[in-house]
Order: sequence, then structure tokens, then C-alpha cells
Amino acid sequence: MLSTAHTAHSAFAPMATMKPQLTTLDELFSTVPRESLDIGEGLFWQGDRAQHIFEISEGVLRIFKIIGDGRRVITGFLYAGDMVGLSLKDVYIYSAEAVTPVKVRRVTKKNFRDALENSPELRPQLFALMCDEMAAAQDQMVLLSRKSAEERVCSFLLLIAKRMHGDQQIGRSVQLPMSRQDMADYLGLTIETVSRTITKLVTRGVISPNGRHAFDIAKPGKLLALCGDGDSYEDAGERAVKTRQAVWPH
Amino acid sequence: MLSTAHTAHSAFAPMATMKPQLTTLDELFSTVPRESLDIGEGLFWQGDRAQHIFEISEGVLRIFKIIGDGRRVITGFLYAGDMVGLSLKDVYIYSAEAVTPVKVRRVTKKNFRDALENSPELRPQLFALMCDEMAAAQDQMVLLSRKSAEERVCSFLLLIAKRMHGDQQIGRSVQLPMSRQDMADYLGLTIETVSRTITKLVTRGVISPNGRHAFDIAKPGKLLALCGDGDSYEDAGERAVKTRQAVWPH
DNA sequence: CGGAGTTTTGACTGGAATCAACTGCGGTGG
DNA sequence: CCACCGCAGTTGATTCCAGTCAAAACTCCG
Repeated sequence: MLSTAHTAHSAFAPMATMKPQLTTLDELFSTVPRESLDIGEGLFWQGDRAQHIFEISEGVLRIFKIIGDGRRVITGFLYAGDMVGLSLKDVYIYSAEAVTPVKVRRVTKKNFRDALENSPELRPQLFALMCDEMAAAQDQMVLLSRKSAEERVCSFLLLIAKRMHGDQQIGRSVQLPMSRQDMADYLGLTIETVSRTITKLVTRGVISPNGRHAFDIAKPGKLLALCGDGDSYEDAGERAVKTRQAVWPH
Repeated sequence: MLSTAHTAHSAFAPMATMKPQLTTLDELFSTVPRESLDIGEGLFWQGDRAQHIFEISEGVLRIFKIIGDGRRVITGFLYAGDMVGLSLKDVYIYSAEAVTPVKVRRVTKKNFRDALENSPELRPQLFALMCDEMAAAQDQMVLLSRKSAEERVCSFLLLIAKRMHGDQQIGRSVQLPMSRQDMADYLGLTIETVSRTITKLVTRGVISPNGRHAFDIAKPGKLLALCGDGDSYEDAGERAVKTRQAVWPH
């Protein structure tokens, strides 16, 4: 994806290792056969010995944790191209299940480590991936910590809309393959609140249903305004700093 | 921008660089002079150009995001030994302020990248750090998504108690240098709810105050039971998997 | 057509937020 | 030394948003 350095590189050192030098993380997985998961099937469970790292090549996966009395928290939905299983622990600290039919490829942690050590080009890619994941986790903390039910649902619709269109721009339609329960467990709400909130958005003409698991975004501007990210500092530059200091003086 | 081409040569020509090989991340920072921050002083702000990575050598820092209308979410407290500023973005996506007087060292992102590329020993350390951070973020999502006010406060007390004693075992006393407002913004509660919850814990004899910003843990077992992590799957192994499948069948 | 699972809708409850008053403490200066 | 101020924290009264409990409606199947 980035970097054209490998051309120069391979000219000097193709023989340094027996393994072929990789230039993208995708290539690492591309030689492995794909495995299929049915809807609802688990890829691994919280507590399993963590021996593999997976790349999703098709479908949607949910990642979740469960605490004592059965409360479930979905910490993320993963789409084609995402990786899962990255961790230094020797057991997985969360579970992964298929939301839709899923195809994945797996490599062992050892092979993954070796590939990284052998390819300087892979490392920044992994670093970038982990940073993105961290940023997403922080956005989710903001959502769970301070956003209203309506803001949460709107944020979610926008997130999935972006995901579906390659993170570039927001499309006019959103597919929501997951159940209302999944959404609730991701947004820190109940299934009833999610349902009511969606109904309200439909009634107000912000979105319009297209079956139960798809919506058209009728008023993208309105949706954006309702998601609670305000005049988001994300692209406001210097001015943002001023404002922020005014709001939180010390 | 993040060309890594030069490292390709280093396999053949380790002398190509003047820099000494480092074996721990600490060493990378150890040559740089320390900077001091007063209480409440900012290290950097959300939106600033991200040019440095910092290591905290003393004190406590708060990391937070602010959304439009002034809502603040503290995504973490950092202690001596922690690093901050890791990101691939060219601007910081959160702000960092001193909770107590703080001493930090900084290195440029470029130096940081170079050191990583030159030292195979550093990379797993960074990877481990990022994985831990990710795991902490997920635990925080669980807290914010599904825990009651009391569970949140108890979890927080246990977290800080662990932090203070080098992550090994929980001490009998907890120092809370941050204000109630900071705690509230970290736990997704209001200042009043934090205060009331602490009062209740004191009344019930679970903890006992030691000034306003320190507590003794009178009943560690009780505190652990109240934190909401239940018969935590974290150390339950195989049995946990069974139970989980029973609770969340498909 | 029927039945099970999912989603929606309705009535009511409750836990944390909000609004407001008060307390305690540390610093400052008369 | 202590009266005063300002701030952080506590406590109390009330509100409200989302949760809970319950039932109906819709879908997807066989």
C-alpha cells in the first residue's frame, strides 16, 4: 500500500533469508487456505490459547468480552482486511464470532513474528494498524462515557457507513448485518433503546429503512450533527486549541 | 513519509549508522534532559502537530479528549515509565496534562523510528506496550459500557492500587492524586456520583479515608467482589469456555 | 399455516444526572 | 492569631433518560 522501497531492497538482499521477503501484511496471509465460518460460529474464545493471528477476507466478525454475570460488551466489528488475534498474552482476552458468513486465513504467531523481523516494510504497516485501532478504541470510550443514546446510534450509523465505503467517504446507504442486540452491546444500550432511537430517527426523516438491516441516509448533514462530535476539533487546527483552553482553563 | 528503505541496507552494513544499538526503550530516552511540568500544565493538545514521543519519569499525567460542547473524557492516567504520543497521525488526537508535578523526556518521532529499525530488541517491547494499552482500553470499554457507578469506582480503586505497586500486587493503601472531577471524567460519571459512591464505600467499611486523596483498603476481598469482574474468566481456563458457551449459546 | 426468534411498542421504574445548598480546608492578609 | 475568601468536595431534593418488564407485531423458515 505505502512505500515503494521494496524494489530497491530486493535488489540487494533477496537471499538473506529462505523465506520470501514480504512487502504487505496481506501477502503474509495470501498463501494460506481460507477457512469458512457460518453465521454465529466462533473463531476463538476468551481464554483459549492464543496461537494464531487471523485476517478476515470476507464477512463481518464481532469481538466481545463477557463479565461474570453474563453481561456482554462488543468491543468492535471487524470487516474484510482487518486483522484479529494480535496480542502478547498467551490466551485470547476476548472472543470472536461471525456476524455474517465469514472467510478467514490464519498464520501462527511465530510465523507472524518471523515475517515482521524479516521485513522492515511490514513493521510500519502493523504499527499503523495498531495506532488506528487505538484511536478507534478511544473514540469508543468517548461514545460510551459521554454520549446520549441518540448520539451513540448516529455515531454508529456513520461509522458503519464509512467502513462500508473503504473509510473514504460516507455513502448514502448503510448495511447493518448485526442484530439489534449486537448493536446494543456495542453501544452500551439495551435492545429496546436502540430500537426506539432508530424509530425516532426514521420518524424524523433522518434515515429511511430499507428492510430491517439496511437504511438510507436521507439527511447526512442532520445525522452528522446528531452524532455528538460537535464542531469536532479533529480538523479545526489552531483555532481548536484556543477554544479548548477557554473551555478547560487549567 | 515513513520510508523505511534505509534499514534494508543495515542488514549488510550495520556501521552505516553512528547510533549505538539500544536494548531497552528506556535507554532511548535516558540521554535526553528531563523537562518539568507544574500541576495542571499541558504537555500537548489535541490538534497540535505531533512531533515527539514522551516518556514519563516522574508524576502522573492525564490523557483526555474533548468533544464539541465541552464534554471531557479522560481516557487514561499515565505513571512513571509510561510512554505517550505514540501515533501515526501528524497531529495529536488527545491532550495531555499534569495531574501532579511531572518530569518527562522527549524524543522526536524520527529518532524513535530510527531506533526501532536499528534494534530488533526494542520492537517486541513496543509491541508489548501497545498490546497492554489495547487490553486496558478494552477493559475500560467494559467498565463504561456495562458497569454500575459502584462497580466503576471499585474498579478504579483497584486499578490505581495495582499501578502504585508496580502492577504486581494490590497494596493496602491507594493514593488518588487526581481531583474528583478527573475521576468522574475517567469513569463516565458526575462528580456528585463519585463522591456519593466513595462515601457509601467508607460507610460500609470497605475503605477508610486517609485525607481526601488517599484511602486504606479495609476489605480488599469486598472491594474485589464489588468491582463487577465477577468470577472473572481471566484465570478460569477451560471451565470458563464452557460457562460462556452456556450463557451465550450461539 | 404455524411457530420460533427478532424487533417494535407501551407502561412503569430506577439509578445517575442535575440543580442547589452547605461543609471543610488551605491560604492570605489584616 | 483568626477572620475571610475561594475552591474542592459533600450532601440533599428533584428530574429525567434509559432500563426493565410485558405484550404485540413482524420475519423468516419449514
